[in-house]
Amino acid sequence: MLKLSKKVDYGLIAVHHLAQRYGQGKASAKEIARAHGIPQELLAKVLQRLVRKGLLVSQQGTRGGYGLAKAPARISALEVINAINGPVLITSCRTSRGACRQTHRCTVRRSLRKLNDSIIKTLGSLSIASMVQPHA
Amino acid sequence: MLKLSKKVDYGLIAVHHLAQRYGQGKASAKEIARAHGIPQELLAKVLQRLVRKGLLVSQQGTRGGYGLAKAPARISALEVINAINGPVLITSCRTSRGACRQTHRCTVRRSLRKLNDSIIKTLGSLSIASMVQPHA
DNA sequence: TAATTTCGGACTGAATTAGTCGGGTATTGC
DNA sequence: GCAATACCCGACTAATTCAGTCCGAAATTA
Repeated sequence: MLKLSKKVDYGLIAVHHLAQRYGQGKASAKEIARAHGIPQELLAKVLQRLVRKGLLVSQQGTRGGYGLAKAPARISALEVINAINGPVLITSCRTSRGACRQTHRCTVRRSLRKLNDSIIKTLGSLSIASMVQPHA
Repeated sequence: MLKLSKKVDYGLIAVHHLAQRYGQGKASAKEIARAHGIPQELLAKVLQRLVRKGLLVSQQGTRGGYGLAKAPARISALEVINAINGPVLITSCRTSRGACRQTHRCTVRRSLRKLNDSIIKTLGSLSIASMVQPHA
Protein backbone atom coordinates (compact mmCIF):
# COMPACT_ATOMS: atom_id res chain seq x y z
CA MET A 1 0.00 0.00 0.00
CA LEU A 2 1.55 3.23 -1.20
CA LYS A 3 4.64 1.17 -1.89
CA LEU A 4 7.00 1.26 -4.82
CA SER A 5 7.23 -1.97 -6.80
CA LYS A 6 10.47 -3.91 -6.83
CA LYS A 7 10.81 -3.13 -10.48
CA VAL A 8 10.94 0.53 -9.63
CA ASP A 9 13.42 -0.13 -6.84
CA TYR A 10 15.62 -2.01 -9.26
CA GLY A 11 15.21 0.67 -11.86
CA LEU A 12 16.31 3.38 -9.46
CA ILE A 13 19.29 1.34 -8.32
CA ALA A 14 20.31 0.73 -11.92
CA VAL A 15 19.95 4.36 -12.94
CA HIS A 16 21.89 5.33 -9.84
CA HIS A 17 24.57 2.86 -10.83
CA LEU A 18 24.77 4.29 -14.35
CA ALA A 19 24.83 7.84 -13.01
CA GLN A 20 27.93 7.09 -11.00
CA ARG A 21 29.80 6.07 -14.12
CA TYR A 22 28.21 8.62 -16.41
CA GLY A 23 30.57 9.46 -19.25
CA GLN A 24 32.69 6.39 -18.62
CA GLY A 25 31.16 3.86 -21.00
CA LYS A 26 28.35 1.38 -20.70
CA ALA A 27 27.38 -1.26 -18.18
CA SER A 28 25.60 -4.51 -18.98
CA ALA A 29 22.47 -5.77 -17.28
CA LYS A 30 24.46 -8.70 -15.94
CA GLU A 31 27.04 -6.46 -14.38
CA ILE A 32 24.49 -4.23 -12.68
CA ALA A 33 22.43 -7.16 -11.49
CA ARG A 34 25.45 -8.86 -9.93
CA ALA A 35 26.65 -5.70 -8.29
CA HIS A 36 23.38 -5.28 -6.44
CA GLY A 37 22.07 -8.81 -6.00
CA ILE A 38 19.14 -8.37 -8.39
CA PRO A 39 17.65 -11.15 -10.56
CA GLN A 40 19.31 -10.53 -13.89
CA GLU A 41 16.42 -11.24 -16.24
CA LEU A 42 14.04 -9.09 -14.27
CA LEU A 43 16.45 -6.21 -14.30
CA ALA A 44 16.88 -6.67 -18.04
CA LYS A 45 13.18 -6.14 -18.50
CA VAL A 46 13.26 -3.00 -16.43
CA LEU A 47 16.20 -1.61 -18.34
CA GLN A 48 14.46 -2.28 -21.62
CA ARG A 49 11.50 -0.22 -20.55
CA LEU A 50 13.79 2.63 -19.59
CA VAL A 51 15.32 2.47 -23.04
CA ARG A 52 11.93 2.54 -24.72
CA LYS A 53 11.04 5.66 -22.77
CA GLY A 54 14.25 7.35 -23.76
CA LEU A 55 15.89 7.48 -20.35
CA LEU A 56 18.66 5.08 -21.28
CA VAL A 57 20.55 4.29 -24.44
CA SER A 58 21.51 0.72 -25.21
CA GLN A 59 23.88 -1.16 -27.42
CA GLN A 60 23.42 -4.77 -28.41
CA GLY A 61 26.11 -7.36 -28.96
CA THR A 62 29.30 -8.33 -27.22
CA ARG A 63 30.56 -5.52 -25.03
CA GLY A 64 27.20 -3.83 -25.38
CA GLY A 65 25.26 -2.42 -22.45
CA TYR A 66 23.36 0.55 -21.13
CA GLY A 67 24.11 4.16 -20.40
CA LEU A 68 22.12 7.24 -19.37
CA ALA A 69 20.55 9.12 -22.25
CA LYS A 70 21.10 12.45 -20.49
CA ALA A 71 22.90 13.95 -17.53
CA PRO A 72 21.96 12.64 -14.06
CA ALA A 73 20.82 16.12 -13.05
CA ARG A 74 18.24 16.04 -15.81
CA ILE A 75 16.63 12.75 -14.80
CA SER A 76 14.09 12.64 -11.99
CA ALA A 77 12.81 9.77 -9.90
CA LEU A 78 9.39 10.52 -11.34
CA GLU A 79 10.59 9.82 -14.86
CA VAL A 80 11.98 6.48 -13.81
CA ILE A 81 8.76 5.52 -12.06
CA ASN A 82 6.61 6.64 -14.96
CA ALA A 83 8.73 4.71 -17.43
CA ILE A 84 8.48 1.50 -15.45
CA ASN A 85 5.00 1.56 -14.01
CA GLY A 86 3.06 4.17 -15.92
CA PRO A 87 1.73 7.37 -14.41
CA VAL A 88 1.46 7.69 -10.64
CA LEU A 89 -2.17 7.48 -9.52
CA ILE A 90 -2.76 7.00 -5.82
CA THR A 91 -6.36 5.98 -6.42
CA SER A 92 -7.73 3.28 -8.68
CA CYS A 93 -10.36 5.72 -9.93
CA ARG A 94 -8.20 7.01 -12.79
CA THR A 95 -8.29 10.63 -11.85
CA SER A 96 -7.25 11.63 -15.35
CA ARG A 97 -10.72 11.53 -16.85
CA GLY A 98 -11.37 7.75 -16.89
CA ALA A 99 -13.40 7.86 -13.67
CA CYS A 100 -14.89 4.94 -11.79
CA ARG A 101 -18.55 4.09 -11.65
CA GLN A 102 -18.96 5.94 -8.37
CA THR A 103 -17.30 9.17 -9.32
CA HIS A 104 -20.43 11.20 -8.83
CA ARG A 105 -20.77 9.89 -5.30
CA CYS A 106 -17.10 10.09 -4.41
CA THR A 107 -16.69 12.91 -1.95
CA VAL A 108 -12.96 12.68 -1.59
CA ARG A 109 -11.66 12.56 -5.12
CA ARG A 110 -10.86 16.24 -5.23
CA SER A 111 -8.65 16.01 -2.17
CA LEU A 112 -7.01 12.84 -3.41
CA ARG A 113 -6.32 14.50 -6.70
CA LYS A 114 -4.47 17.27 -4.90
CA LEU A 115 -2.58 14.73 -2.87
CA ASN A 116 -1.59 12.96 -6.05
CA ASP A 117 -0.33 16.16 -7.62
CA SER A 118 1.65 16.92 -4.52
CA ILE A 119 3.34 13.53 -4.52
CA ILE A 120 4.14 13.84 -8.20
CA LYS A 121 5.72 17.18 -7.54
CA THR A 122 7.90 15.69 -4.84
CA LEU A 123 8.98 12.84 -7.07
CA GLY A 124 9.63 15.18 -9.95
CA SER A 125 11.96 17.33 -7.91
CA LEU A 126 14.18 14.46 -6.85
CA SER A 127 16.96 14.19 -9.42
CA ILE A 128 19.20 11.21 -9.87
CA ALA A 129 22.19 13.48 -9.46
CA SER A 130 21.05 14.42 -5.97
CA MET A 131 20.72 10.77 -5.13
CA VAL A 132 24.30 10.10 -6.10
CA GLN A 133 25.58 13.00 -4.04
CA PRO A 134 23.26 13.08 -1.05
CA HIS A 135 25.01 16.06 0.50
CA ALA A 136 23.65 18.57 -1.97
CA MET B 1 1.90 0.85 -7.39
CA LEU B 2 2.05 3.82 -5.04
CA LYS B 3 -1.70 3.41 -4.81
CA LEU B 4 -3.99 3.66 -1.82
CA SER B 5 -5.92 0.50 -1.03
CA LYS B 6 -9.67 0.48 -1.35
CA LYS B 7 -9.93 0.09 2.37
CA VAL B 8 -8.20 3.41 2.77
CA ASP B 9 -10.43 4.98 0.15
CA TYR B 10 -13.45 3.73 1.99
CA GLY B 11 -12.03 4.87 5.29
CA LEU B 12 -11.47 8.38 4.01
CA ILE B 13 -14.94 8.54 2.52
CA ALA B 14 -16.45 7.37 5.79
CA VAL B 15 -14.49 9.81 7.90
CA HIS B 16 -15.41 12.55 5.47
CA HIS B 17 -19.05 11.53 5.82
CA LEU B 18 -18.85 11.64 9.59
CA ALA B 19 -17.05 14.97 9.52
CA GLN B 20 -19.92 16.52 7.64
CA ARG B 21 -22.32 15.60 10.40
CA TYR B 22 -19.91 16.16 13.25
CA GLY B 23 -21.82 17.09 16.40
CA GLN B 24 -25.11 15.84 14.97
CA GLY B 25 -25.21 12.29 16.25
CA LYS B 26 -23.97 8.98 14.92
CA ALA B 27 -24.16 7.17 11.60
CA SER B 28 -24.26 3.41 11.14
CA ALA B 29 -22.01 1.41 8.88
CA LYS B 30 -25.02 0.43 6.83
CA GLU B 31 -26.03 4.02 6.29
CA ILE B 32 -22.57 5.12 5.23
CA ALA B 33 -22.09 2.12 2.96
CA ARG B 34 -25.37 2.71 1.17
CA ALA B 35 -24.76 6.41 0.78
CA HIS B 36 -21.52 5.76 -1.10
CA GLY B 37 -22.05 2.40 -2.75
CA ILE B 38 -19.51 0.55 -0.62
CA PRO B 39 -19.76 -3.14 0.38
CA GLN B 40 -21.22 -2.91 3.86
CA GLU B 41 -19.27 -5.65 5.57
CA LEU B 42 -15.99 -4.42 4.24
CA LEU B 43 -16.69 -0.93 5.41
CA ALA B 44 -17.62 -2.30 8.81
CA LYS B 45 -14.18 -3.83 9.10
CA VAL B 46 -12.55 -0.57 8.21
CA LEU B 47 -14.62 1.38 10.71
CA GLN B 48 -13.75 -1.09 13.42
CA ARG B 49 -10.07 -0.52 12.86
CA LEU B 50 -10.59 3.21 13.07
CA VAL B 51 -12.32 2.71 16.40
CA ARG B 52 -9.48 0.57 17.72
CA LYS B 53 -7.02 3.28 16.82
CA GLY B 54 -9.06 5.90 18.57
CA LEU B 55 -10.13 7.93 15.55
CA LEU B 56 -13.79 7.03 15.87
CA VAL B 57 -16.10 6.29 18.74
CA SER B 58 -18.76 3.64 18.39
CA GLN B 59 -21.95 2.61 20.07
CA GLN B 60 -23.45 -0.84 19.86
CA GLY B 61 -27.09 -1.78 19.77
CA THR B 62 -30.17 -0.47 18.05
CA ARG B 63 -29.66 3.14 17.00
CA GLY B 64 -25.95 2.71 17.55
CA GLY B 65 -23.29 3.81 15.08
CA TYR B 66 -20.07 5.71 14.65
CA GLY B 67 -18.89 9.23 15.19
CA LEU B 68 -15.58 11.10 15.07
CA ALA B 69 -13.57 10.93 18.26
CA LYS B 70 -12.26 14.46 17.76
CA ALA B 71 -12.84 17.52 15.63
CA PRO B 72 -12.32 17.13 11.86
CA ALA B 73 -9.55 19.73 11.95
CA ARG B 74 -7.60 17.53 14.30
CA ILE B 75 -7.69 14.38 12.14
CA SER B 76 -5.27 13.98 9.23
CA ALA B 77 -5.38 11.71 6.22
CA LEU B 78 -2.18 10.19 7.54
CA GLU B 79 -3.88 9.05 10.73
CA VAL B 80 -6.61 7.35 8.74
CA ILE B 81 -4.11 5.58 6.52
CA ASN B 82 -1.97 4.51 9.44
CA ALA B 83 -4.96 3.16 11.29
CA ILE B 84 -6.12 1.07 8.37
CA ASN B 85 -2.93 -0.11 6.74
CA GLY B 86 -0.16 0.48 9.21
CA PRO B 87 2.71 2.91 8.72
CA VAL B 88 3.44 4.27 5.27
CA LEU B 89 6.60 2.71 3.83
CA ILE B 90 7.22 3.23 0.15
CA THR B 91 9.82 0.49 0.07
CA SER B 92 9.54 -3.09 1.22
CA CYS B 93 12.92 -2.76 2.92
CA ARG B 94 11.46 -1.60 6.21
CA THR B 95 13.35 1.62 6.47
CA SER B 96 12.66 1.81 10.18
CA ARG B 97 15.51 -0.44 11.26
CA GLY B 98 14.27 -3.85 10.06
CA ALA B 99 16.32 -3.70 6.85
CA CYS B 100 16.34 -6.21 4.01
CA ARG B 101 19.16 -8.60 3.25
CA GLN B 102 20.64 -6.24 0.72
CA THR B 103 20.68 -3.11 2.81
CA HIS B 104 24.44 -2.83 2.71
CA ARG B 105 24.35 -2.89 -1.07
CA CYS B 106 21.33 -0.70 -1.50
CA THR B 107 22.53 2.60 -2.87
CA VAL B 108 19.21 4.35 -2.93
CA ARG B 109 17.74 3.70 0.48
CA ARG B 110 18.80 7.04 1.85
CA SER B 111 17.00 8.92 -0.90
CA LEU B 112 13.94 6.73 -0.62
CA ARG B 113 13.86 7.33 3.08
CA LYS B 114 13.74 11.07 2.46
CA LEU B 115 11.04 10.59 -0.11
CA ASN B 116 9.04 8.57 2.38
CA ASP B 117 9.36 11.27 5.03
CA SER B 118 8.27 13.85 2.53
CA ILE B 119 5.16 11.93 1.58
CA ILE B 120 4.30 11.36 5.21
CA LYS B 121 4.60 15.06 5.83
CA THR B 122 2.21 15.79 2.98
CA LEU B 123 -0.30 13.27 4.23
CA GLY B 124 0.01 14.53 7.76
CA SER B 125 -0.78 18.08 6.76
CA LEU B 126 -4.02 17.18 5.01
CA SER B 127 -6.81 17.48 7.57
CA ILE B 128 -10.23 16.00 7.19
CA ALA B 129 -11.70 19.43 7.81
CA SER B 130 -9.93 20.78 4.75
CA MET B 131 -11.33 17.92 2.73
CA VAL B 132 -14.86 18.81 3.73
CA GLN B 133 -14.38 22.46 2.82
CA PRO B 134 -12.09 22.32 -0.20
CA HIS B 135 -11.99 26.06 -0.56
CA ALA B 136 -9.80 26.66 2.46
C1' DT C 1 30.97 -18.20 -36.83
C1' DA C 2 30.81 -18.38 -31.97
C1' DA C 3 30.08 -15.69 -27.95
C1' DT C 4 27.81 -12.03 -25.85
C1' DT C 5 24.20 -8.96 -25.08
C1' DT C 6 19.90 -6.55 -25.87
C1' DC C 7 14.82 -7.34 -27.22
C1' DG C 8 10.18 -8.76 -26.12
C1' DG C 9 6.41 -11.60 -25.22
C1' DA C 10 4.41 -15.50 -22.77
C1' DC C 11 4.17 -18.01 -18.80
C1' DT C 12 4.06 -19.51 -13.75
C1' DG C 13 3.94 -19.07 -8.87
C1' DA C 14 3.72 -16.04 -4.93
C1' DA C 15 1.81 -12.39 -2.48
C1' DT C 16 -1.45 -9.00 -1.68
C1' DT C 17 -6.00 -7.20 -1.72
C1' DA C 18 -11.07 -7.30 -1.96
C1' DG C 19 -14.87 -9.12 -0.37
C1' DT C 20 -17.79 -12.79 2.20
C1' DC C 21 -19.40 -15.56 6.03
C1' DG C 22 -20.57 -16.92 10.56
C1' DG C 23 -20.80 -16.66 15.39
C1' DG C 24 -20.59 -13.44 19.06
C1' DT C 25 -21.93 -9.18 22.29
C1' DA C 26 -24.23 -4.85 23.49
C1' DT C 27 -28.34 -1.79 23.35
C1' DT C 28 -32.89 -0.41 22.44
C1' DG C 29 -37.92 -0.67 22.01
C1' DC C 30 -41.98 -3.28 22.62
C1' DG D 1 -38.13 -11.03 28.48
C1' DC D 2 -37.53 -10.95 23.68
C1' DA D 3 -36.83 -9.56 19.13
C1' DA D 4 -34.51 -6.43 16.28
C1' DT D 5 -30.61 -3.68 15.32
C1' DA D 6 -25.84 -2.78 15.12
C1' DC D 7 -21.10 -3.26 16.45
C1' DC D 8 -17.12 -6.84 17.08
C1' DC D 9 -13.78 -10.00 15.17
C1' DG D 10 -11.56 -13.75 13.13
C1' DA D 11 -11.44 -17.02 9.38
C1' DC D 12 -12.17 -17.96 4.78
C1' DT D 13 -12.33 -17.49 -0.52
C1' DA D 14 -11.81 -15.19 -4.84
C1' DA D 15 -9.71 -11.83 -7.62
C1' DT D 16 -5.97 -9.17 -8.82
C1' DT D 17 -1.33 -7.75 -8.97
C1' DC D 18 3.51 -8.59 -8.70
C1' DA D 19 7.92 -11.09 -9.00
C1' DG D 20 10.46 -13.90 -11.37
C1' DT D 21 11.44 -17.36 -15.23
C1' DC D 22 11.75 -19.10 -19.88
C1' DC D 23 12.38 -18.99 -24.64
C1' DG D 24 13.24 -17.69 -29.16
C1' DA D 25 14.80 -13.99 -31.52
C1' DA D 26 18.20 -10.04 -33.54
C1' DA D 27 22.44 -7.28 -33.22
C1' DT D 28 27.34 -6.77 -32.54
C1' DT D 29 32.00 -7.97 -31.77
C1' DA D 30 36.15 -10.73 -31.70
